[in-house]
Amino acid sequence: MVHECVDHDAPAGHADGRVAHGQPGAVPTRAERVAASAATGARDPDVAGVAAVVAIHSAHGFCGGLGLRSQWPATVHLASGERPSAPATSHHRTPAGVHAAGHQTPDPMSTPMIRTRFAPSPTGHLHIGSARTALFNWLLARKTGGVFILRIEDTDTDRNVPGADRQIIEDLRWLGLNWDEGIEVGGPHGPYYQSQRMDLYNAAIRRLLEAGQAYYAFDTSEELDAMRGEAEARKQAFRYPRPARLPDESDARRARDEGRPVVVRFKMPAEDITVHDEVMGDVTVAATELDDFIIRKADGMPVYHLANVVDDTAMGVNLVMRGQEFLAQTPRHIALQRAFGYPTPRYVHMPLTMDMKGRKLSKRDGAVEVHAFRQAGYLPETLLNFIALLGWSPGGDREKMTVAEMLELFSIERMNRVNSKFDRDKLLAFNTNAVAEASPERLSAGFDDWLAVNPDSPLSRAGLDAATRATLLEVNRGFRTFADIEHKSGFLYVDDEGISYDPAAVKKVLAKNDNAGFHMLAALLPQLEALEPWSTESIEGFIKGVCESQGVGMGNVAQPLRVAVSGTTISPAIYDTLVLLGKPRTLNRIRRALAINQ
RNA sequence: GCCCCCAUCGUCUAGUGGUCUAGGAUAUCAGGUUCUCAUCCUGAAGACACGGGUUCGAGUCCCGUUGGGGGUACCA
Repeated sequence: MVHECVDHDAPAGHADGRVAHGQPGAVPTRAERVAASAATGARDPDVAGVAAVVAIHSAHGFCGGLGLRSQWPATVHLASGERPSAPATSHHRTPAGVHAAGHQTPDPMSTPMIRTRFAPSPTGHLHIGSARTALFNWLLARKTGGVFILRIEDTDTDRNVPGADRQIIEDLRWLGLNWDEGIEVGGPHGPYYQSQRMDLYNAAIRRLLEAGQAYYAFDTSEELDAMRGEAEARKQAFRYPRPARLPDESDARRARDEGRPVVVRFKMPAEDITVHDEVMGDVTVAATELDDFIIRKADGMPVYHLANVVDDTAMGVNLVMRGQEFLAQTPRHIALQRAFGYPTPRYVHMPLTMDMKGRKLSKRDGAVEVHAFRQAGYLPETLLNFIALLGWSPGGDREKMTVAEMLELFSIERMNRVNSKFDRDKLLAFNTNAVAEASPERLSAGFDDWLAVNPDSPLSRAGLDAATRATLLEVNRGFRTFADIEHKSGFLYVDDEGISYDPAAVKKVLAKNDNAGFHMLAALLPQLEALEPWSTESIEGFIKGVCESQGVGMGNVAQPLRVAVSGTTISPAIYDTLVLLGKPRTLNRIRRALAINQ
């Protein structure tokens, strides 16, 4: 019985033909822990309730992320001969692949379709750590034929940033993550902004109040701070002192009249609570560690814990995968669920992503938003591949994966418990590699996108035609990010007068050895003026001829030209550079360079 | 302070008691290719935090220490 539940609940690790963790003798340590917790969790009498809720749902259209359909594992082959459910067409199909390990006939009611969600608060662009959370939830939903929901948790009116929801949508779409229910696409459990679901929270809070499981409180922040200070002075953990007589409605009215803040606190039951986490195992928090936390703020908004629990249940979310920062909060959620008579979802808390100093990934350390990586010229699929490896690994030497492969390989049991550090160097290497292997079409689309999100780049301002964009991609082969193209070729698209000469480059390439570089330029100028036609071949022939006749190396000719034309020692191959620049501008820039020696 | 979680090269990780004198990637270093930058190729160096157990045998299981992280909000 227990194994049965466990196996059905496991969303992954089957489709790829691996040994299921329910099998005696082959049960790995991690799986044992996971199995034990899942089994205990399944005892919840209300699990069937979730199934009932879920069963009502009908499929919803996909919102069509960036070319995602083409990324589906159409050719994925699995050891078991199973195919992963094709998410694009069969949301509510029973995830047959999940039962492939072949135990007893599963009870459909005990294996609800997985419903996951990503619930960011709208404070700006999508954070890279949030993107990983979204990715894992998405992967799990997609690979099991489940549903992925996008909900906005905007209950903190102070922190909400107008337009942030649009930015988050844009970032998720760019990554290629789509959602079945949620903001913009709608769904049966909307609205998907918490600020528009106040009735639900108020009703829930009222229920608790009426049942004597919550009560009003009127402390000011100053009073609370003072109490905490006292507790600290006594070296005790602060716990909110529950009054002997719980304030009622009339007390609340009076407090309001007196201008005191009125909040509602949850009456935390005096019992230890165990979270059955599928990554961390069982985590028990003692009753003495939990106090009566606020569920409704003085401004009338629900606090995260309340809204989150109410919505997850209302939306049929049965698997909560989120950062480990929430693990210690989960007992509060479970207590709330019990008070409401809600089922407890499966919990998966994943390790956090830190910066290279081991601190929380913050802006200080460089780009931390998905959008910033987009502007920096990274490929979304590479970013996805990279962040998937933070806290998860497919095993073995495997690192490079397409989205389709991630879908095939992803599983909760391969999730780590250690926080990881975000290594930008490695990301860069990943992108370099991906760029080198990408098709011209992929690079072309990626470059176009980069130009669109970098409107101030000289490359964008130049309004390049498709042929030139393709040429730029070609002559810059070996670039690591699209921004490299600007770095290396941007000078082609600024005015001749806009070229400033890097003193170090001038010194090293033009002035050194008694102005050898300048002399070379002076000698080259009339010959280039006479050169016809102005093509890669003719320029190559000309420069090679000069090298030969003067008995000098390529560098002696190419470098002075490069500095003259770009102001730096960085540019595409010299023939390509001069052709792209064109004859008049090349000559003009050489004259300008010569002029700085006067 | 208190509670919880975690621990393999600098970093991401493989590792499921013997096949581990610990594998891959990235970073680093040394060579090489190249008209610059970047790419690319070859090689080197680099880790089981420490101390106890259990076991014929421990990177792997247990306990402790140390270190790191998270929580302790009218943030999420």
